[in-house]
Amino acid sequence: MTAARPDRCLVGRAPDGGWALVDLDAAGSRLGESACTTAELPAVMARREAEDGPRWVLSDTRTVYPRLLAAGVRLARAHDLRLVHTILRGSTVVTDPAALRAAQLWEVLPVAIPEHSATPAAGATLFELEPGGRAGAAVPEETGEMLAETARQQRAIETSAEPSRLRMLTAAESAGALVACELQAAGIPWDVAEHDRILAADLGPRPRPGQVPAAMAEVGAEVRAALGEPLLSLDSPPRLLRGLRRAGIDVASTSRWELEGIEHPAIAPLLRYKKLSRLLTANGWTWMEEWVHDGRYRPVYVPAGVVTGRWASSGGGALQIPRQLRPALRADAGWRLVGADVSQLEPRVLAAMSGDRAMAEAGAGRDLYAGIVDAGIVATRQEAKIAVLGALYGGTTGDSGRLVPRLRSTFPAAMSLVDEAAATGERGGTVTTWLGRSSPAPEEAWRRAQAAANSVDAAPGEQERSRREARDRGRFTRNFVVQGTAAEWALAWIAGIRRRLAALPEVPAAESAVPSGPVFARRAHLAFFLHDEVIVHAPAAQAEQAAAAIREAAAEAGRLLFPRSPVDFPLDLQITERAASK
DNA sequence: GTTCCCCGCGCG
DNA sequence: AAAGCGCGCGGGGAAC
Repeated sequence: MTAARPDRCLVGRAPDGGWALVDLDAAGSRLGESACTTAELPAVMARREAEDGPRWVLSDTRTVYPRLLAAGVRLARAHDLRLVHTILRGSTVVTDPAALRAAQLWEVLPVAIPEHSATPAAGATLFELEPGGRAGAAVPEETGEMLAETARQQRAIETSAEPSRLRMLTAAESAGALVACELQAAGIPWDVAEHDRILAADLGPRPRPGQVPAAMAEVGAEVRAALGEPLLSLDSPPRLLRGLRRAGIDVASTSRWELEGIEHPAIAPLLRYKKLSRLLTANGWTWMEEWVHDGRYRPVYVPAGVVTGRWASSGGGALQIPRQLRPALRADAGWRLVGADVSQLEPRVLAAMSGDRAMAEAGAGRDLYAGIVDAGIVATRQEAKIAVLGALYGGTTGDSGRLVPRLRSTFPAAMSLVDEAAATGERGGTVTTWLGRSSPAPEEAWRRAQAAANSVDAAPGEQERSRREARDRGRFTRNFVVQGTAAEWALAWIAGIRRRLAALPEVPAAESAVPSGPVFARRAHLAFFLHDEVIVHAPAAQAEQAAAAIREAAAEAGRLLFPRSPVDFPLDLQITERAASK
């Protein structure tokens, strides 16, 4: 008699400290169970992955998967109980979230874990840590608890108002958790010599510790001379502000946008000084030594680190690598970078989710902003961009406030979707993305302040303040639905990319040691992901196939989220050896 | 001495 | 020319 093929396999801690693998069928019934030691786990999971490729149910992908990757084991599909719990417990399309919220052990916050690649030893010990022994939020790893949560989640999804959307969202979220671990394991190929050249070109040669780079010292002296303050500190905003005022420069802050319009000989060198200082402190030689090892920058990616579902990162500011430093991203010898970003992802997502035909038409097969100009709504591409961003973010002043109303008559469906989201937020309500991720409820203090300001004896100042807070929240919920749905599109995109790349054949191994690790050294793999942009590191012979995978996955993401929608998601894609600076 | 917040600026 | 959303990080300096 043959056992039914398992649909899912849950991996949890056994009472003896080893691991238990529990097979489940599609309905969630238990088919069987096996056990192994920690040392055996990678080989056991690799065999099961090859034999029947189950969806792996993990309490928290980041605690298990890095060690598997280090052992050369890649998983195709997962269900991350921690991430999915966070989505379902807050989702308005879940009919009864009470059971999930009552599961106290799973009420964890998606916080960044402090371990990162600057302390390589930390990653190697993750497996051995006891539940709760890790910094940050801990989730249950014991199979009984995991089985109970799996059943709660399955029930919440299947009884929800949108089971198919939630199935898609939870699968995409879990695929993202796998990608996040893989990105860290593979690392971003980083050319420290080029990085050093970029730094030296602007700052001058690397100074001795404690010394200021020559170029900064030079422009700093110009600023002090122009202000007549030979000892002024330029690194302290309060001191700098006082110095500027003593020189008759009347500004409220020392920020760049305020200084830029001012006619004074100190301003140009000061702006230059700020630029250089930023480069040095954020991504200078210290950063390079701390974060780049063996030709790889390995940040920690934090899926759903942002409430909208966007990723955050921890360590080295991976999502804020300045464009100026992009040329330091360089493929290994014989490899290529395949970089792609989606043109105007957020407005296209808005057009698709609102079903706005005119907006879809404006972007069909071309630059969306150019389409808005061609439609005669605004005069220039720049105005179109300001208008659209104002619509997404809730702009009310300046050019934004002037241009947004023009969109309202041309794109009524799109505009009423975001306007309605804003109105819901102002009332204290919750908004939900296309696939079912909901915004957090307002703080109790916010609610009380709104109620108090509406009472008859409220002070005028109090009313004004609460109105402003309501509008602030409205701008947040306005943007939440679009940013969050764009994040869902992007998750579907990278999940499709990783699936296609994993199907490519391996290339002959390079002779030299390969810093990407055993899973990624012989095949194209994702190396970078930033909201609407990916970089794939590919053997030269696979670069075209990787490009096709990226394009196909974008088309697939559009079909999956918005079947029958006319909205397209064009990519700007390039195959290079070195990333472009802009 | 350590912790926390603000400022300013990088990214989408 | 900035603005309206979401972030992370380094430095300064106040608070502890």
